Amino acid sequence: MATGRSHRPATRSRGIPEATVARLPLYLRALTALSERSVPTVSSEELAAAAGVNSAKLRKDFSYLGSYGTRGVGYDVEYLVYQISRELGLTQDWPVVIVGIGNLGAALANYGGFASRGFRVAALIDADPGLTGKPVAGIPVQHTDDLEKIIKGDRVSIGVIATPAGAAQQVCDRLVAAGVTSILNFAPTVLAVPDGVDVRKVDLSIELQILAFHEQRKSGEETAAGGAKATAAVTPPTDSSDQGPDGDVPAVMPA
Amino acid sequence: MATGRSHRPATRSRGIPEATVARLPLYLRALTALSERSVPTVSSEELAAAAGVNSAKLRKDFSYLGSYGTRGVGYDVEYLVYQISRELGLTQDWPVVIVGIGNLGAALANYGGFASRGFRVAALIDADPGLTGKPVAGIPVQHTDDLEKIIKGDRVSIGVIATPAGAAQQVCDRLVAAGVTSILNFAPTVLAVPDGVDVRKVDLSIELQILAFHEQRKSGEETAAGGAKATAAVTPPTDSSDQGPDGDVPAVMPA
DNA sequence: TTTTGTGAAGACGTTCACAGCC
DNA sequence: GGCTGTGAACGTCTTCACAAAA
Repeated sequence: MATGRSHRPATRSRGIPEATVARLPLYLRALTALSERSVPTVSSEELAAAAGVNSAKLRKDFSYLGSYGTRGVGYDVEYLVYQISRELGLTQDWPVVIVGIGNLGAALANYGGFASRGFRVAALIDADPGLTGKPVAGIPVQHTDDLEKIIKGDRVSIGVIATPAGAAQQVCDRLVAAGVTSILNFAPTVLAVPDGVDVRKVDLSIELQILAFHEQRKSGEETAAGGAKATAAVTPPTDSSDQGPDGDVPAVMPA
Repeated sequence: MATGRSHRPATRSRGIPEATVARLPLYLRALTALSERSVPTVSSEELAAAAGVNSAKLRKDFSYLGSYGTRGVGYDVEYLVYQISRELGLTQDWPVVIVGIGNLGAALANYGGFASRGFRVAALIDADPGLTGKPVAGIPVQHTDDLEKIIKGDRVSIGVIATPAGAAQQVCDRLVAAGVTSILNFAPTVLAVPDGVDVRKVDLSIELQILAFHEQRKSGEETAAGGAKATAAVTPPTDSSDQGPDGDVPAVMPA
C-alpha cells in the first residue's frame, strides 16, 4: 500500500481496501473512454483488459463498492462512472496548489487532465521573486511569502510539492500548518508529517532503480544455486509485462 | 506490487520480494546521506527512521540480501551502500532515452540525481522538427525518425516515455521493437507490451485521485454503521503519515 | 547489554471456481 | 448461456517477539 494506512481491521463496514482504491482511477479512465465512444455497457472481461488488470480482480474490486453490474449483461458504463467518481470524491471541487514552478511544476500546471476531473489549480507558488506575477499555464505565479494566505483563503487541502529536495520539508511544514492535509511530493525526500496528513510520493530515481534491478536479471543469469546456467528453471524469466498498482513510487526534481 | 511479477514461487533461492526491491532505493538514499556525513555505522532503528519505514521491516529486507550487519553494533554504512548498489545493478552504466521533450521531458532531462547513480541520459527524442538540434540540459534533441538508430547504436535498454497519451503506445512499440526492455511511462495510458518487458508508470492524476479519496473521508464521517458520528471508533481517523512503497503509481502529461 | 537475524503469526491481496441471477 | 458476485484457497507482505551474536 502507499498512502496513510489504517482503516481499523475490525468494523469492516466502510473499508475499501487500499489496493482497490489505487485501481479505481484506472477503471475510471477506461470507463470515461468508453463513455466518450457512447458504449452503453461493458463486461468485466472487456473493462479489465482496458484497464490492464485481470477480470476477477476487477469484479472483486467492484464488489466492495456494491453490486453495480447485471449478471449475464455486464456493467452500465455511465452508472459506473458516476459511482466511482462519487467514491473517489471527484464530484466535488478540489483546489490544489503547486509549490515550486520549475520545469516540473510548469509541466504539472499545464497538465490537462487536471482541471477535467474535480481538481482545480488554485495557485502556483515559487520562492523566486523573478517568477512572481509571471503567468504559467495562464495562472500568475505567487510568492512563497503568501503561501499561508493562499491556502487559508481558498481552503486548499491538497498541496503538490515540486521544489528541490532541500526545500521540500520546510514547504511541507508550512503547507500542513496552514491546513493542507494531503500532499503529493515530487521531491526526492522522505517527508515527516503529523498523523492525519496523507503523503504520496512520486520519485523518478526510485522507479529507475527498480527497473534497473529487473533489467539486471534479464541478461546475466548465472549466480544461482544448482548448476544450470542461462536457462529457466533455476532463475525464472521474470515475466513482467504487468503494470498494475503495485507497491511503490518514484520522484522527480524540478529544474 | 508494481512492475512485472514473477520470480517463480518455488526455487526460493535468488528471490528478493518485490516489496523489498521497491524499498532498496529508499535505504540507499538514506545511506548515501549518512555516507556524505561520514557516519561509519548505523542501527536498523536509525536507518529505518531516515527511510521512513519501521525497523523490523528494514531488518527483514536486509536479511534477503545476506547478513551484512553486526549484532550489538549495526550496519557499516559504506559496505551497505555498496551491497545495495550492487543488488540494484547500479554499479553498471544504464543509458536511458527520454522520448517527448515537453515541460516534463525537460524536467526529467534536468533531473540531477539522474547522472549520479548509474543512469546516463543517452538521448532526448521528440517528434517536433522544431526542437531537433536544440539543446535541453546540454543535450541536443534528436528527431523521432532516428529512434531505432539511437537505441540500437547505444544499446539502450531503458526508455522513458513523456509524450502525450495519444503517442505513448506507438512510441512504446517502437522502443520495444528496437530493443528496449524496461519502460518508465509518464503518459496516462495503459501500455501493452510483450512478455519480458517491464513497465512502470507514474501518473499524476491517479495519485491525486487517491489523495482525494482519503481527503473525502477526513471531514464527513457519517454514513457508517453504528449510531456514533464524528468520533473515532466507528470510522477510524485514517492515521496516514506513512509513505512507504505501497501499491501504485501516478502519471503526468507533458506540456 | 545492545542490536541483528529470523521463525511464526497475522494482515492483506490475488486468484480460483462456482453458485446465483439475468 | 453468459456474466456477475463472492466464499475459499493461496500467496505475499508486515509485524511480533525472541534467540543468538558481538
